[in-house]
Formats: sequence, C-alpha cells, structure tokens
Amino acid sequence: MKMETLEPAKTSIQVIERMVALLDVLASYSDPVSLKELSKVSGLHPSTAHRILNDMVVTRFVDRVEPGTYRLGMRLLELGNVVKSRLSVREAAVDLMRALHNKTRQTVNLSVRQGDEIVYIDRAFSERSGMQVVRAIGGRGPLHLTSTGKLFLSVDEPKAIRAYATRTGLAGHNKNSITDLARLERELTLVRSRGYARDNEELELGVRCMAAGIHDDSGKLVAGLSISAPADRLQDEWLEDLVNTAAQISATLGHRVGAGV
DNA sequence: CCCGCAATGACTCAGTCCAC
DNA sequence: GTGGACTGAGTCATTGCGGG
Repeated sequence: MKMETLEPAKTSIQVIERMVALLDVLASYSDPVSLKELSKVSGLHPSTAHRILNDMVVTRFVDRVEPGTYRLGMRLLELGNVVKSRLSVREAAVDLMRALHNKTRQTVNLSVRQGDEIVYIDRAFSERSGMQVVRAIGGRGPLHLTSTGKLFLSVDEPKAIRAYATRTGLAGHNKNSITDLARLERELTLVRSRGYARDNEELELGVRCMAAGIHDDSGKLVAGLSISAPADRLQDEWLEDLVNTAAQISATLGHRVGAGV
C-alpha cells in the first residue's frame, strides 16, 4: 500500500476537502474548539469555516457545544460503529490462524465467552494432526477447565469468580481438573502475571492447550486464541508465536498496545 | 469539441447580537 | 467599547448540461 503523506488527500470538490480539514482539526483536540482556533489552524476564513461547520452541525457530524465552540459529533460514532461491526474477530483471525497452524501443525482454536462457557467459533486444523479429540465449531467448554476460559475468568472481578464457582460447582472432568476455588484463584493469578493461560489435561486427559487473549479497540478481551495438542507434543516455543498471533489479530481489531488491558 | 446558460459553491463585506 | 459569533447580500468562479 502507498504511504499516506501528511498532506490532506485532494478531492474534486473543494468544500469536501475543507470539511475534512475541519474534522481533522477537531479530531486533534480533546476539548471543544473555538471557531477562531478552527479557522486559524485550518487556514480557512472564519465565515467559510462557520458555514461548513454549520452544515456539519445540522447533519450531526459536529456538535456545537455552545455558541462558537465545536467538537466531533455523534454521527461519526454511529458510522464508526458500522465499520467496526464489519471487523468481526473471526474475519480478522482466519488467515493468521492458518499461518499459526502451518507453523505448529497443531489445532488452532478461536473461541469466545458465552455466559459460563467458552464457545469455539473457528478452528484451523488438518486431518492428519493426530488429535484424538477435536471439538466441533460451536462446541462448548467450561471456563475453569479450558485455557481460553481461564483468560476470561482472569479478567473478572474476584466477586464474579466466586459467583461463577458457586453457580457451576467447579465440576471436574478428570483427576487433573481444578475443582476448588482456592486453586482456581491461584491459577488465575498465574494467568494474569504471565499474560497467557494453560490447560494441562484438565478438560481431556492426553490433551493440553495454551491460550492468549484477543482484545478489541477498547482493550476489552473479546476472544481467545489457543493451540491444542496431544499432551506430549505441545511445545513451549510455540507460546511466543501464539502470543504474537493473538496480538496481531488484536491490532487488526484496532487494539493498540498500551491503550488498555 | 466548443460555447452559452443555469445552478451551485466559495468568498468577502457589512451589519447585528451578545458577552465581557 | 471591543472582540467574536453569526447572518444576509452581492460577486465571482466552477460545474453540469444541452445545442450546434
């Protein structure tokens, strides 16, 4: 893609160019901006700026906070949300999941939280991966027994985690399952400090997983990316690739490092 | 393709209103 | 009184379109 320059893009209609210039100026201020400041920074004559701003107020692209001061309007948020809704996690993840699968040759899962469970919404795997247990897309798993589920629990308030434990009884599937609250809390502390989560044959004997979080533009945890493999085949060196892939998907969703959790 | 006309847009100026 | 926001009128430039 061609590099954008700092010069505003030339449009065939002058007023469009000026409108964009005003929006850019408004976007560069966190507080409402006076007409004087807007005309000075944009280089437009005050009356010209005023006319354009006035029309943008009518169409809600700009808010007139009080006479003479302006800020970006809610219409932009509405349009932004339309664009945002187009960027689904699955769409953003599919190519990167395939690449991670090609590198590890293990099953790569994308899952989201629904209530007290995680739901698998996509998967990259090959028939010859050797996995005995492959959970179908749409399949579910309890939060406390899955790596992605632990990621979601780790961002919950302590009160919410206790409530989850009470509701579900922390039912176990095998001898490795975490079934008591104290142990779960210790595990979640570990998840928070590491930034990734593991499932050590807790859901299925013979299957281990590791997961990294995918965050949206507001920093919210929206999905988990996990690698599941036969217990003896899961390699720690994949962890870096997993975390990096999750970060790339987050970036595609508009997440900026340091912008939030 | 060029020309003329009408519509639209951009701009300036003059003036009013209002807050300080 | 002064400065800034805003409006209306007038002028000039640009654009679109149809006819020759």
